[in-house]
Amino acid sequence: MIKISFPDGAQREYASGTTSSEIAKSISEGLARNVLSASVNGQVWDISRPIAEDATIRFHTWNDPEGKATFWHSSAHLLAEAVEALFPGTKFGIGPAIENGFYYDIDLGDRVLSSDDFGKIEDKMKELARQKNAYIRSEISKADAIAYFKDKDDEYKLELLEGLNDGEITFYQQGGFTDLCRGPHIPNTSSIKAVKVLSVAGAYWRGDETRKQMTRLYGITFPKQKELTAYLEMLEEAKKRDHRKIGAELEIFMFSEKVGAGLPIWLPKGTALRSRLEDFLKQEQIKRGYQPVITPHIGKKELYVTSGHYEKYGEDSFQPIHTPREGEEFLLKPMNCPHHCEIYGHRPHSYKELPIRIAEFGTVYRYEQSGELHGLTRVRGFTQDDAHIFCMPDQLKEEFLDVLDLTTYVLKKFGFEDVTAQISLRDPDNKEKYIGSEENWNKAERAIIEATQEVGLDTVTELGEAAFYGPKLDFIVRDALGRKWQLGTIQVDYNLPERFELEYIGADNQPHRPVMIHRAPFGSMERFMGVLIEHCAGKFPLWLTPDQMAILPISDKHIPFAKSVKSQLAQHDIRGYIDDRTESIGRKIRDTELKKIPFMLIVGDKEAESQKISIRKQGEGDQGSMTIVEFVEYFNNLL
RNA sequence: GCCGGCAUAGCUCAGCUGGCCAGAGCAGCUGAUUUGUAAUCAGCGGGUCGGGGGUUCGAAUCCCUCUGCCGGCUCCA
Repeated sequence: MIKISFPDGAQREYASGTTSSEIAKSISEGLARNVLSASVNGQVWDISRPIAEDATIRFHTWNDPEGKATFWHSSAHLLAEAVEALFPGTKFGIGPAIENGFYYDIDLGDRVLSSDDFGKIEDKMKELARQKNAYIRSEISKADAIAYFKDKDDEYKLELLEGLNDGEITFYQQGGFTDLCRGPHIPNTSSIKAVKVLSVAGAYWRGDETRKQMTRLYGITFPKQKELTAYLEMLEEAKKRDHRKIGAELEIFMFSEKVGAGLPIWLPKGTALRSRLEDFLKQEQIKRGYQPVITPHIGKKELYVTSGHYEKYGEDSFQPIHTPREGEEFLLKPMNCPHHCEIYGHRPHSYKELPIRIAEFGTVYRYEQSGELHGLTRVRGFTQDDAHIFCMPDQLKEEFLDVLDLTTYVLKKFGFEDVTAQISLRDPDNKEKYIGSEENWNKAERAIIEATQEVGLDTVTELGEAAFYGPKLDFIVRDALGRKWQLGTIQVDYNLPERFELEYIGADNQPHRPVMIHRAPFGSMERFMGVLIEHCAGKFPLWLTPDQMAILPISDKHIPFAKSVKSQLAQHDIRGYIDDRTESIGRKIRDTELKKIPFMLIVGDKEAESQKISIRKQGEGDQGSMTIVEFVEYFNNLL
């Protein structure tokens, strides 16, 4: 007999060799029907795999990430089976589950797949799924595995096999398709009811741009058709909210082929939005002791040689600008920190002055590969809500905690309630990529970990994601559609102060080296605006939106009353405009609705006579009439 | 940068396999209408079919190239 422990602490005894499926069944038929995989002693297993020893067990269904991953990974195999059936001779790379669905990298030889082929592949997948083929696990010797794929002439699988040890190789087979795979898989194909091939794109074999580009097919599957429909609706909604579309419609920003790719141009409405964003943060920062500065958009090459950025990014940057006579070399400012280090270093500092917090909405320019550019979220010129805090080592934690507090405060202000953070540390196997001493790195990494634990921030840790000069904490928000976006960042840096030989005079009258914190709660104004547009679908918070209301006169003769309403509201800091076109009221309402202006104030004979205004709320319709005083109060309560 | 796709009026799009002066709706302009909660009516103007080169008797349509955009990959101080 073996002893099985459950997550709730319960224990039960089963015969040795019992499977997770049988254990689930012993608990309830319903569970047995829904379980897709199970963690056995922390490893995700097929539920048909016999358990030979005492174990802890956790069942995975569609409702948890491991269950979905198992389902989608099995779907990737189904996709591969369909592709092999339709296009014999296809070679296969890897086919993992991803956050939403799965993909499979395939090599079709000279054949080019297009979206026209998706329907055919989907039909084949559904046909194969209905056959209720079991996913059969088998352990295989390395020699046999190699022989199998040599016979198939699949160099990709052979290369994968090179990295595996004899004795740990498993195959999975369903229907006519056999794959090298660690597993686990769902019991059989029949639970895959809804299938969609989403897109096709090129992807380098093993992510290496020097290697062959394969065809990557993305797909998603669900146990129920209804869930697929809902997912596709969500994708539609995301398309509607695309900040590139809304940004153009609401005249927030534009791009110009002549100005250049990746160089956003802020239009008046967008500038109004951005200025409010900046003012909000500026005020909050002044409360917290930040000192605003302004630095130039270019700097001498030596500045970036000193900072180490030139060595690290020089080749991959916009190349230096040369002065015509003197032959000096300037770089477009790719970050603000070297300038701020110079500000710190321009005169001696006493420990009594620290921390010194230097803030700047600094516009920076970075070369991004042309294929990387994407709306406002990936650009070549952008403005960071940057600041650098210079402090003593024993002030680091307190400063870090204040920045954490500021960042979460800022994100919440914009309705991002679901905030997590990623701690990016060094790659332990590749430490030569980074500059600075082991001791300083350890200190910096520890500071981040401790501070996030202290405030109870939900974090994930990624090795190898640190900046070259220090570890990072990146904030990740989930928007209204549940999509993740990386926004603000905090970085601890012992290295730049050293490179710029920054000092302060301590209580002991000796020079000491300050620690530096880089931080940007929004990240960049461009990216933040892009994410905010998608989050709120262009319906900005009332305090932020460029026009809070539009006054719609019923006819031209009501314009004088409209003007008086406008000026009265302006006295209460309610901003907007009068739609004085000679158009029907229906037309004015429609146009205002489409511009997503929060309030429409309709004024005609009735209103002029009673000195009231009729209120219509965007997306909600007529709200009845009220006096201006009543409206101001109502409005202010919504701010 | 790489793979694949796309580029026709300010916007959304039609124009099949090369062949009558390149079209529509919306927007714009002009005029009429003075309007009560999501489009008043009529008329008019507007495109070197992304740029350049080529094939052809003839190119928006085929080929090459550049630019930009889209989906990915790689990259992201």
